[in-house]
Amino acid sequence: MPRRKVTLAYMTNDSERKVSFNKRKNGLIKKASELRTLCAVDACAIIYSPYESQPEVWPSPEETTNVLSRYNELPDTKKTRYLTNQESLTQQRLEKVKKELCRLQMENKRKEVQSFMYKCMAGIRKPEEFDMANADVMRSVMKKTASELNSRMGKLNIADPN
Amino acid sequence: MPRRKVTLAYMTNDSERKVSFNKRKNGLIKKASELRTLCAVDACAIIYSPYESQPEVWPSPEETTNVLSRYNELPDTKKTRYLTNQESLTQQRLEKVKKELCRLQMENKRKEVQSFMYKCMAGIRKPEEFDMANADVMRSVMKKTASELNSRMGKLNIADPN
DNA sequence: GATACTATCCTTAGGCT
DNA sequence: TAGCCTAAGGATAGTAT
Repeated sequence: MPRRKVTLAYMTNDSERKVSFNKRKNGLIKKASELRTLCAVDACAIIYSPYESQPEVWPSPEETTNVLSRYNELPDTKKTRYLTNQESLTQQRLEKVKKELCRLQMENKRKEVQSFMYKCMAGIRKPEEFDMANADVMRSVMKKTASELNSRMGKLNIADPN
Repeated sequence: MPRRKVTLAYMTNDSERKVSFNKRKNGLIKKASELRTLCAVDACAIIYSPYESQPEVWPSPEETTNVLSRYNELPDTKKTRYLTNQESLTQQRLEKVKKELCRLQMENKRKEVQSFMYKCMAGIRKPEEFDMANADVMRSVMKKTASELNSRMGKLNIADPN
């Protein structure tokens, strides 16, 4: 019997917590990504994972740093920045947003493909296999990837953003 | 009857977008909050709202600042911080840490390969090229990737961490 | 222990007030 | 415009592989 109602409390079972963490972390990032795309807003998230030495950062570390620096500058420029943004929010801004949207869709597209490729590679899991990572192994991955691309192309297509 | 299927694109209708933004912003913060509670992890989020002068910050601005400063310090203190956290643990635990490091190196290696593959794909940059992304285009990318893997294998190898 | 699956719960788009 | 409502769609806890 699947899922029971969520009890909002620390999950004491280690393995269950780990699985849940990864699921929810991915879900969170997806939601944040959707918010960005749907509403064209700036947002970033930092999640410290107990299972990695580095925190999970979204979107890219570079972009996160940008958002953070903006946040750090806030106390001084808060008001000014807002008014400026409001002014340009008219038609001029619309063009920018549209371009950004196009770019984001393109980016999402690439990430989807990248994600797929990564999953293909994930077949190589065990250290002993991966250590001997040689041209043959990698080529087989490429081959597998290429063969699967055909059946995936439909799903990978996105609508024309106009 | 409610329509539902989410089309992942900028919502051009202002009022709909505003409603959606607020709903989703709250949903995002709720999800983040759940992740914090369920898994006891540190996380923060910054969302720039087009409807407020200040960005939405979660959890509290103070706590966010703490998380951010940790993130900003990362490059210098990454290792130290990690070891400090393990201070109270016994020798037994140190073995675990070593294994974890080994796993992380392995993971980094995989990510390096992934990153390389991504770069290969980045050749497809222009929208008009990418929109027509079809099996032929993708296959050519695969081909290029495979051919370049040979010359990269040396760089991709890492030492056995033992 | 990681992944895949799926029944169930949760989120939220659209309708309505 | 802002809330409330409801059901479709999406996220995910538990289970199986």
